[in-house]
Amino acid sequence: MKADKNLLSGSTTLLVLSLLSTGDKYGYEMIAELDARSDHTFTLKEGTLYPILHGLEKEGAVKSYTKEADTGRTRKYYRITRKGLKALEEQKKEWVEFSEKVNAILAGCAPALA
Amino acid sequence: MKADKNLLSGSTTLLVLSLLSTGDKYGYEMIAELDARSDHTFTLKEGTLYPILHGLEKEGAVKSYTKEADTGRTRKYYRITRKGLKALEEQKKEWVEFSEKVNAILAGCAPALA
DNA sequence: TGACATACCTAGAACTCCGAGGTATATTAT
DNA sequence: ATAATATACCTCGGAGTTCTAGGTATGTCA
Repeated sequence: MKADKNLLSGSTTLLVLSLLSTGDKYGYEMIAELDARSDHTFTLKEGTLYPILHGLEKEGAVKSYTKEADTGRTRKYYRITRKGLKALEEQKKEWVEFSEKVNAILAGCAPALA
Repeated sequence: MKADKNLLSGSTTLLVLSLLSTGDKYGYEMIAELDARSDHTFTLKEGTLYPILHGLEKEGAVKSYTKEADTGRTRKYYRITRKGLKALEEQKKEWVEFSEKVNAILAGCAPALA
């Protein structure tokens, strides 16, 4: 029912790669950052993000390593690889094309109802 | 694997309602029109469109009627209802918000790889 | 010591889309 | 005439994504 949920579909990987392109991050951090930077529009659930990260690692788009935080807590960081950067560029291009075409269709539709 | 396929997800209803806001259309026609107006980016399959139309009719967003074409062939036309127009406006707003936020995230990511 | 936040994970349900099939009629080519 | 193609509708089952709802473990704070 939530349209946002459906719209989100397909762009999550793009968003995750985009986040990682600015520096290594761990899962929990990505969720918080996406939520904050999107004004609570993209609130990924853990059950969504972790499988995605595992998938990205399996295809070699990211690599993980564990690191101890100042707090003593162990975190699993992800770093984007060259392959991941290339995938990011491709998906970015696809997104731009896609959104422009949706906007073109919408532009041709009738104005708001009375 | 096709990213376009995933991106399409969630916006199909929006696109269909948008098409119908410019006039009554039948299924086959919508597929052709979407394909043409998007430069073959949105090539809806029949197995996708027909269930969507049936769903929209069940929620009262569209109404169908059959009409004989000049060719003698019977077609099933769909007309958008007031409820459908309202849904269109809402989904349009959601789409604009969503795409702006994706662009904002992308704008904050690293530039293209060397 | 108990509650909460952090931090990771998975299995199963729900939803969307497509592939692949089916039916039927009109047009076009042979 | 008849075979092939295009039009036009439909449905079922599989594949892919995301969420729900759980689980585990540790650090912090009251």
